[in-house]
Amino acid sequence: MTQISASELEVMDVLWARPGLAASDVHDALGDGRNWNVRTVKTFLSRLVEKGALTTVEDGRRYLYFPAIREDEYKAAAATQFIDRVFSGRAAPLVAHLADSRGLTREDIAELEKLLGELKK
Amino acid sequence: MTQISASELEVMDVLWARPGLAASDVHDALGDGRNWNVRTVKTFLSRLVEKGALTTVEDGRRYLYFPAIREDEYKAAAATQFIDRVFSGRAAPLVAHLADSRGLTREDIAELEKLLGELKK
DNA sequence: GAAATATGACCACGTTTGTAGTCATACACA
DNA sequence: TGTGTATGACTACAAACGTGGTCATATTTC
Repeated sequence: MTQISASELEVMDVLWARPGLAASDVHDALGDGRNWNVRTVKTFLSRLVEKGALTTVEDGRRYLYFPAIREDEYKAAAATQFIDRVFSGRAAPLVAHLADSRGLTREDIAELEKLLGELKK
Repeated sequence: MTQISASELEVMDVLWARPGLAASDVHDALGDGRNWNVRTVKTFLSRLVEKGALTTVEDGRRYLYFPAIREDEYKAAAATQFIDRVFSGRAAPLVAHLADSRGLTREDIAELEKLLGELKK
């Protein structure tokens, strides 16, 4: 699994949410905050195609872009990799750090509790 | 906060565990698996000093290296940043993914439950 | 039909990262 | 006392990344 950079991941997020956009649409969708030039976005798109993370379908003289990898699979792998790298593979310390540094919201905590309840089965 | 790369982080881990090692000691401590040349390790050490993550104390004609940033602070920040990047800042989906993909151990789950109990206060 | 515009293909360029090599020197041992 | 060895300083260099420019062409618009 080739590495997807942080910037490229933002592009993936757009296409996971709305597959089949053209480059300029992706650019528009990113719009706010991310003030990338269209060409910059196109570079990311091309690199993602090279990396096998996107596929294209021709649409006249342009391409439509589709994710070639699944969002949940990618993110699960990224999470595992991150935890291995930073927390020696232990998830609990990560959550502890989050609780500490950023303060999980009351909803987060409720959600996690529900999750743990299900996991215990 | 300058970025610390994955390789550099491995070096930091050694020095967080045993501050005040010289370059060759760090090299030895990494030994297993990580088959880096001593000079490679020295490069990482120098870069970490440049980045402000380590400080040095002269010891004869060599340096001893000490962490200049705290492990828990760094890791908490890294966790927050990762979650922002990959999970739009929401911790719960991350844990869900972990549960799914890697399977939290029974101990992980117990630990997390205890943690959540404390957080609810 | 001419001019502005959009698009893909290809190129550029500085920075960071992984991975060391070279050089001068200082110490250690024979 | 000469020779290998450890060490820091500096240098190298390719791949990845962030950021966008150039060029040729197709399409839209006046």
